[in-house]
Amino acid sequence: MPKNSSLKTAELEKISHLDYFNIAISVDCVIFGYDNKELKVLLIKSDLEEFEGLYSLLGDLVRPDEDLDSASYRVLRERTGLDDVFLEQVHTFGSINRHPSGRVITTAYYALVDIKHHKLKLNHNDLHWHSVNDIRKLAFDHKSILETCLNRLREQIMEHPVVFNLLSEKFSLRELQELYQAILDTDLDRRNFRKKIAIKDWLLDLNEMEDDVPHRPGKLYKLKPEFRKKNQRRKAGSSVLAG
Amino acid sequence: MPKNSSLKTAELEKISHLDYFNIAISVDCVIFGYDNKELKVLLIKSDLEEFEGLYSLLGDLVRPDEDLDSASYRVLRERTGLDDVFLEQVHTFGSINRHPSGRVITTAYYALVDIKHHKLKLNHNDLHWHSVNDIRKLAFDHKSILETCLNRLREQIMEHPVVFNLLSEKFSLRELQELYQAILDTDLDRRNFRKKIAIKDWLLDLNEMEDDVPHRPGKLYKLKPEFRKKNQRRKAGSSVLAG
DNA sequence: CTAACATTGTGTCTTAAATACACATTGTGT
DNA sequence: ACACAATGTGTATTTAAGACACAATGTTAG
Repeated sequence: MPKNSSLKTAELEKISHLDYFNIAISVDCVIFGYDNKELKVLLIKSDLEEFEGLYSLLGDLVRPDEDLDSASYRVLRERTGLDDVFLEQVHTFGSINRHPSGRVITTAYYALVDIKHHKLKLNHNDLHWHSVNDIRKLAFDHKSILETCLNRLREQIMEHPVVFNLLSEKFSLRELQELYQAILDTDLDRRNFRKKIAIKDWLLDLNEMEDDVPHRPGKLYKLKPEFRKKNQRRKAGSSVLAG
Repeated sequence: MPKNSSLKTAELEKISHLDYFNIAISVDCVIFGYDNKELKVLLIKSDLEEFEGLYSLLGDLVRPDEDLDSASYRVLRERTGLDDVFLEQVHTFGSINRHPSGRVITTAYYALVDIKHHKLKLNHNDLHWHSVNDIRKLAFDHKSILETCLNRLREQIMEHPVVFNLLSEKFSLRELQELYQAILDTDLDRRNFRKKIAIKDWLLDLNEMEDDVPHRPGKLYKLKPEFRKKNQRRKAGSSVLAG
């Protein structure tokens, strides 16, 4: 089993000898986290010499006995130890030369994890969180995959209660706003933001206050339990254009 | 080369003997058309005995030397003779048992074609247009693929000028509204619909009138050339939540 | 203890978009 | 010339988006 998304050369040589139908299929996970008011993504040092010094997303080949969703879930579990995680398919990348050592088609997923709650013990083997904004170049076509997934995330956050997977259970409205700002890479007006969130009716007022801030503490909220769906699939776009 | 999306058994037997990485990958095209005020989809009789009498989408295995987009484009071209067609990737379906004779992962695309302009000469070999609303059961997981693609289409039509690929070049606002209604499966208010379309500023007034209707003719429009992009990719969701 | 600081919590006005809704006009067909 | 079927158009109401200011609360430093 390969150590990360890049196939070992030996494996690919084997692959490339096989006949017509032999195209390898992998999954790659864009694992987002949030820390220090920045959107992060979990990357690993590429072990391909072609990509010496570059980082890549976490991925692996899909096994013959697992479906795509399971494969991406497995990658996530193996890499982070996390089990109950938001994960959604985004796009499949199939350019002929996207992998230097052979034909590999990859299906990209994005995941949202609470970076603080699970200090991954896996900080050996060159696995690190990187600020999304600082990323310049990645191995393979992973920069483009990352951008595609980031766009998808941006599209979803106002329509669906997904970002809460990036926060700890209790949070203040300031923290939530800072998270939105980090994802969208813009500033938001505080009053308008609160109004908009209030309308969604996603939050439960815990009647508790922050106690760790050096200023007036804000109220704490949590996501209403009925919205706490990991692995959630988007609903059909129904009333796109109502009568 | 297989005649349609279902793999020939012989081919699959060969495949299943190959080792670890051997998963076949295919593309399936949901080819939408519009006729008689109904949204149609192009289907072919399944040639698998497991699916005796059922229809399936048009698909084929991806060749080692073509990327995914090219493969779906090729299927489209081979099946319809059409060349300049709107085509967009939607989702990849990878359940283990989705194909009865082996492991096949498929990437679904949806296409929009002008059903009238190109009377496909291919009406032999059980290739037919079916009303989307009448479809009950399809081979493989193709019903679910169809639904996913239909949902995607519904999501896109108000944001992006895509439906024009289903109409002939000149059309009246009534025709356009009927098309939207067919896709969304709802009735729309005529004045509000026209207002909404006017705001988009997608249309060019041709200063011509319908001449084939048994009532007062409407004005004819066409899509402004700058929006006539086939094979268009969705833009990034930018100002989801502006200051 | 109090003054400076940082952040919370809240509301109104303006503008834009969504929706509901009605009537005179134009061309066809009998 | 009349019935018919569809076109073309506008206003009033409600809802959402965006711009914007000030008093209240808790912390910290002097």
